[in-house]
Amino acid sequence: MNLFADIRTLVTESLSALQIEGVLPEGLDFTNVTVEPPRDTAHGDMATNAAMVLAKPAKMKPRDIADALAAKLAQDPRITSADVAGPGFLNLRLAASVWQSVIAAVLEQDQAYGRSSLGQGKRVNVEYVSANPTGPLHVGHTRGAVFGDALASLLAFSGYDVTREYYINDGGGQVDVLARSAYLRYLEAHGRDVEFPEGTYPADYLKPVGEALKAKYGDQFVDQSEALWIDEFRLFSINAMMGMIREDLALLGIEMDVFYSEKSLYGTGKIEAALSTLEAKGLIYQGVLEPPKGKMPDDWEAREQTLFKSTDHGDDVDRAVKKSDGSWTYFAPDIAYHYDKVERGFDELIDIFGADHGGYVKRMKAAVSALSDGKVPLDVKLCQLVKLFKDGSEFKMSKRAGTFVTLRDVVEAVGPDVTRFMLLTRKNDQGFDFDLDKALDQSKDNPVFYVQYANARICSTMRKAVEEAMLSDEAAFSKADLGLIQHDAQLAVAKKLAEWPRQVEIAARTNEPHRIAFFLYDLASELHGLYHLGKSEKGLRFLNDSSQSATHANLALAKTVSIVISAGLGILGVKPAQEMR
RNA sequence: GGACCCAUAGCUCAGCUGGAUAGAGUGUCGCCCUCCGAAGGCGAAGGUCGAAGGUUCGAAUCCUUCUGGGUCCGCCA
Repeated sequence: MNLFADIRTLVTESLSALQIEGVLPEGLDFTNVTVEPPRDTAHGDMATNAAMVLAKPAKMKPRDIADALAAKLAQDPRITSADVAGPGFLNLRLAASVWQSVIAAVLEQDQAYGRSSLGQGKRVNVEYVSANPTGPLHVGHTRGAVFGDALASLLAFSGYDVTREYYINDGGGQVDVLARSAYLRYLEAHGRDVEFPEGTYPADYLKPVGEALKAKYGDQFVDQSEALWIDEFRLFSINAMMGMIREDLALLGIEMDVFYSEKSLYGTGKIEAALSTLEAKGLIYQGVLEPPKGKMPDDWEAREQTLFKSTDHGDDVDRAVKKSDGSWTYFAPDIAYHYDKVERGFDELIDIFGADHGGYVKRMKAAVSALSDGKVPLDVKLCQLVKLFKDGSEFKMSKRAGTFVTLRDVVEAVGPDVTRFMLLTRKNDQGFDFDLDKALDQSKDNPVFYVQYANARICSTMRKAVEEAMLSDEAAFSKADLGLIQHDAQLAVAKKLAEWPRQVEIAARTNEPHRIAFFLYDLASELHGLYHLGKSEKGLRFLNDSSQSATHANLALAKTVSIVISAGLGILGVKPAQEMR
C-alpha cells in the first residue's frame, strides 16, 4: 500500500473524467502531476500541483482547473475536503478512516510494508569497496562499504534483483609491491634486519604474512632472485589480504555475492574481446594525446599509442588503453570488466567510487555507453572524503608514516550499528566529518540512539503491557478497533507511516539511502512526541487502565512504528534495539 | 589551464529532481518527571539559501558567469 500513489491515481482518474466531461481538453500529459505532503501540515494532508502544471497546456486558468478538480475529488469518500490555495495548489484532507487503514495495512504487511515493484525485477549490479588487496580497509573505504551495502539493500527492498560485487585489483603493479613487501617480512621472519625502501609497504600487517610464508616455504627463497618467488608470494599475499578484507567487511555485516578478479581478465581474451567490440564501432585508434595541462610531468613526451574515443560518449579527452610498449593500461581491464557485467545481463550498473576517483567517472560511463549501445545505464556514486576527528581535532592519516585508521579501529571503537548509521546520515556527495567522540556519546548529537530508543521504548511498553496483563499476545493487534485512533497526535504518527513507501521509492529512484535514515529520525520523533503527550493527556497513554480496547488500539499503533523502524534499520544494516543499555 | 563535488541558522546537516511563510539536530535561553524508560518532550531566539544575472505562473533546486573550499587531471592503480 502506498497511499500517496493511491491518491495520485485518484487525481489522474478525476482529471480523465473531467476530460470526458469536456471540462478539460484532450491530450494532456499528467506525468508532472504530483501528490505530495505539503511543507506545512496546516495546509492539509496532501497537496497536488495538477492545476498549475496543466494550466498552460490546457490553456485555462489554474484556479478554474483546481475548482473543477476539487469538486470531483470531494466526491470520493476518502477526501474530506479539497481547498484551492495560493497560486493553484489543491490541498486535500483525508478522513481518519484512511489513516486508520494505513495502520491496518502496516500490521498486515509487517516487514513487507514499503516494499515496491519499482525495480520490476531488473538485475542491478552494485560494485563497491573494490579496495586494492594490499592492506586492511581504512576509514575511507568504510563509507563506500556502508553506502554501497545500504544502497544494495534499498534496491532489493524496492524490487530489484541485486548483485553485490567487489572488484579485486590483483592485476597491476601494486600487487608486485605487495609481494616484495611480504618478501621483506619473510626475510625478517628469518631473523634478517630489513629496511623498507620507498615504494614498499612498511606497515605491520604484513608481519604475519611473512611468518606464514616462512612456515610454508622455509628458507628456500632467502637470498633468491625475485623471479623465483614473486609469483607465489604475490598470490599468497593477495589471498591473505583478501581474507583480511573479508573479515573487515564482516565486522560491518557486509557480505559480497561476487568477488571478481582483475587478473582473470588477462590472458583469457576478455580484454581483447571488449576492445574489439569497441573497435568494431570505430572507437579505437592510434594517436597522440595532448600533454596534460597544469602540472607538467618532468618526463612527459608525446608518444603514439592505442586510444579509446571516449569523447564520442561524453568524455573530455580520449583515453589510452595501451601503453606505448604495447601493454594494457589500467583502463583496459576496467573496460573489459564492465563489458563482462553487461554480458552477464545486468540491466543497470552502479559503481561506488571514492572522491579521489572522480576524474574516472566520465570515461567509465563512456565505456559502458559504448559497449552496451547506451542500453545499460551506469550510475557512479562518489563518496566524498571522510575526515576523522578525535579529541576535538582532525586525525591526519599518512601512509608514509603508517598512521592510518582502519575500518576495524572505527568499528571496534563505536560498534557496527553506530558506524553504519552515522555514515548514512549524510548524502554521499557531501564531505563527512566523523567525530569519534560524538559517535560514542550516547545522549547527544547521536541520531542512531534516538531512533534505537524509540524502538526500545515501544518494546518496553509491550513488555509492560504483558506484565500488567493488559495484553495477552501481539495477535490481539489484528483484532484491535483501530477506529479508536482519532486524536491528531496519533493520526500524525499514522500520516508519517503513510509516507514510508513514498520515501523508500524516492530513495531508491535517486540511489540515496540517506533518505531512509532521515525518515527514521522523523518517525522516531513522532513516536517520542506522542509518548510524552500521554503524560498530560491520559487518554493518549499507550497503556490505558480504563479501556482495554483503547490499549489494544494504541499498542497496535506503536507496533506499526516498530515495524517500520525495524524495516528501515534493516535496509541500513543496523540492528533494531529491543532495549537500551 | 581543465574536470567533478560542495557552499543553506553560531556549529553539523536535510530539503521529496521547480512549489506555498526554507526545516531538523546541536549550541544559547525558558519550561516539563509521584508518571508506559527524562538516553525524552514543549517553547523562544537564530536565514538577503556564497555573489550577480537568466529561464517562468513560481528557483535553495535548472542555465551562465564569478568568489571561496575539497578531490583530481601521465602510459601509476
